[in-house]
Amino acid sequence: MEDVAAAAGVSRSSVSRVFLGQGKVSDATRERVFAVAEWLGYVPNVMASELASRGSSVVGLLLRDAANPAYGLLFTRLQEAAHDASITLISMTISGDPRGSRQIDSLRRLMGMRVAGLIVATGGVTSAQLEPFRERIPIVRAGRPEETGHIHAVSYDEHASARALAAHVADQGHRSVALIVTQEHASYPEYVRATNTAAELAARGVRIVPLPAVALTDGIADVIDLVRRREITAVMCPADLRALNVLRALDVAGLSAPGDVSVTGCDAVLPGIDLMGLTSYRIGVERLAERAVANIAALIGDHPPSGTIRELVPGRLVPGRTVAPPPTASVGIAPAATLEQEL
Amino acid sequence: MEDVAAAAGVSRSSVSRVFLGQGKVSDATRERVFAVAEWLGYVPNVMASELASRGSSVVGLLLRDAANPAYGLLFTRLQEAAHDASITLISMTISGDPRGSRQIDSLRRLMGMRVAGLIVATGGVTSAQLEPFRERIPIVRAGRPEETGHIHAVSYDEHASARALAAHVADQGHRSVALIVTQEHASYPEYVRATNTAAELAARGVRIVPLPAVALTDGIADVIDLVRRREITAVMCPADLRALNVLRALDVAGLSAPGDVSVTGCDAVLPGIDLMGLTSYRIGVERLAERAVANIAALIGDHPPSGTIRELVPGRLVPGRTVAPPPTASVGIAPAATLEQEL
DNA sequence: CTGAAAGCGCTTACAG
DNA sequence: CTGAAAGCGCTTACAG
Repeated sequence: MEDVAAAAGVSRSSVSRVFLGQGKVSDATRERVFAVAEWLGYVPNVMASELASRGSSVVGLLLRDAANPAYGLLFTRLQEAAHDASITLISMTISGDPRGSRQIDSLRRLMGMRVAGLIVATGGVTSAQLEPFRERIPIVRAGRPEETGHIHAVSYDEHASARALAAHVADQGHRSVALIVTQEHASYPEYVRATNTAAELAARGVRIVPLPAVALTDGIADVIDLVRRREITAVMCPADLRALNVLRALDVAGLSAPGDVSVTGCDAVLPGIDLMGLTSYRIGVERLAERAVANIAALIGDHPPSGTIRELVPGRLVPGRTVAPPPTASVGIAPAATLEQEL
Repeated sequence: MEDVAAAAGVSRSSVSRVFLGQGKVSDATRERVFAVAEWLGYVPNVMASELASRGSSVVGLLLRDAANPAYGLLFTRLQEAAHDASITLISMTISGDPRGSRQIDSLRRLMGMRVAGLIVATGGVTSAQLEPFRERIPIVRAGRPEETGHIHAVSYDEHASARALAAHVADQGHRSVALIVTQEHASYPEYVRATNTAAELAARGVRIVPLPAVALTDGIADVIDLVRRREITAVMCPADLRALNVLRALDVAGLSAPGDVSVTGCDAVLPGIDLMGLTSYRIGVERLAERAVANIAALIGDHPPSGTIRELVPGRLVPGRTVAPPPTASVGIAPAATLEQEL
């Protein structure tokens, strides 16, 4: 900066003003400074700038495993929205250790970088863990449904998705349904989805066989058993990746969807999911990203909104080819139209 | 920091030393400082620290659209490797505008943050564009095959993948193959893959029908035509997402793989790709991430290696159910075994 | 519109 | 082992 000032024949103050885009500079000065800076390849040091101005336009992002397509897409959209809002996002991904040390570790590093705000897009951190940081900087959760507490949150409308899928399945005439229930500690959003689905099914008089799950393959063997014993005619999963594993297992077992059993997933974010014809519910990733950024922008802005933000973003049912009326007794276990033949 | 020093009854210098883990402090002081810091919730300001020490342990990452599963996975693995190496990654994603302003824009912002090094995981930036930055900080490209120039690069072994897939197809007896050729400016890695595949096929005496493509659906209509006219018995795509679109189109057209035409993709990163049975080649994402981080760590370290780094990471063929010998004339266009029935 | 000076929160020789 | 002091690259009142 010193060099630029010297070469342009002005003071460092002026160079600073030029780069900050503050009005108080003559056009002549501005042009000269820009020209010289360009020539010298000068790029202002953001760190020093923020240190001096006690301001920061960078927002920290805590993300859950971007390898999961739903989070990968969310990440991309968040970046785009942030870019449009002139906010720089610094992100840290959590994988492996789903909770505990690494989450808090990352949180501390982000705090050390003196980010202006935080977007937390991982269910692994509880709101209680976030509390101590909330006093220092604004935090917006993205994707984890929060019903209570004071942490701002924008999340998918898990009630709507549960209702749509449950209604779809019930309307087809299913009366006994297996439900993969992801355990709360494994994935909170999935847990909420499953719970809501159970409630919606129950409200429609459908019998439920809950299958607790942590790993992606948990409960699958039970599904196969239940289908063979004709105890269920449908299985609902709180995530597409789980539904895919069900389809895989059915295939191996010589069974098919929806011939032998109807199958639903949730999120519909995976590219090619349509090829597989999985009946699912497309969550509103794009809108979630947009709202998360808009809210954090407002919170770190000059006139932060008061009160706790709590927004729900809608999605839409994606009817596929894996849900159909239950097989009739006369048709038996191997009906004419199977998923494979329809493909 | 001032507060911590006061509360601990020491100077700021000592507090600094404690947090830097420098040996020159008594155990008593160290413990006292840590205790007080914990109590006051003090987290050192990374910006100020780096400014004062003229050092930085943060590495910039330029990523291409994490919504693409291959990049999403790469991103996650890079973060993990960086975490293990005590390096903080600041990432910026490029999507939409594949080249030009936004890429350079992001590059400048990263430079403004005075990152110690750069990992560039997008093909949209040419090495020539990177040159001016190379003088200032170490840069490692990840995933874009570089044959010349002075930019460090670790990339997928596109020769190996092309050879494996081409050999697989040729060995099955195919003698006329359509090849989706992504244009250089749309995706350089795909372009290289396609080109290499063409060479490998040619070397095996296979006739090639090249189909230039930019958008994900380009060339697909031609494939359908060629299949109907019996001019090809296989189609090879430089990316799984393209192959999925081919499968989709075949389905719509009432054709099937490998009954009517064999299909191959490349990358095999998509979850559920096995369910679709797509024959592909799994690229070594994990290893690439590991090497990229290891190299940047070495380059920003005390004893940077000399010479231009150029590493290739291997992958492996993933045989699926979409490649089989060409349909025989006697069986005609609708042979007995179709993908769907095998599923 | 412009410059001199103090200060942002740290680190690091330099003396003890 | 410890502290006083200068300095990292900027910004920002405060005077002109």
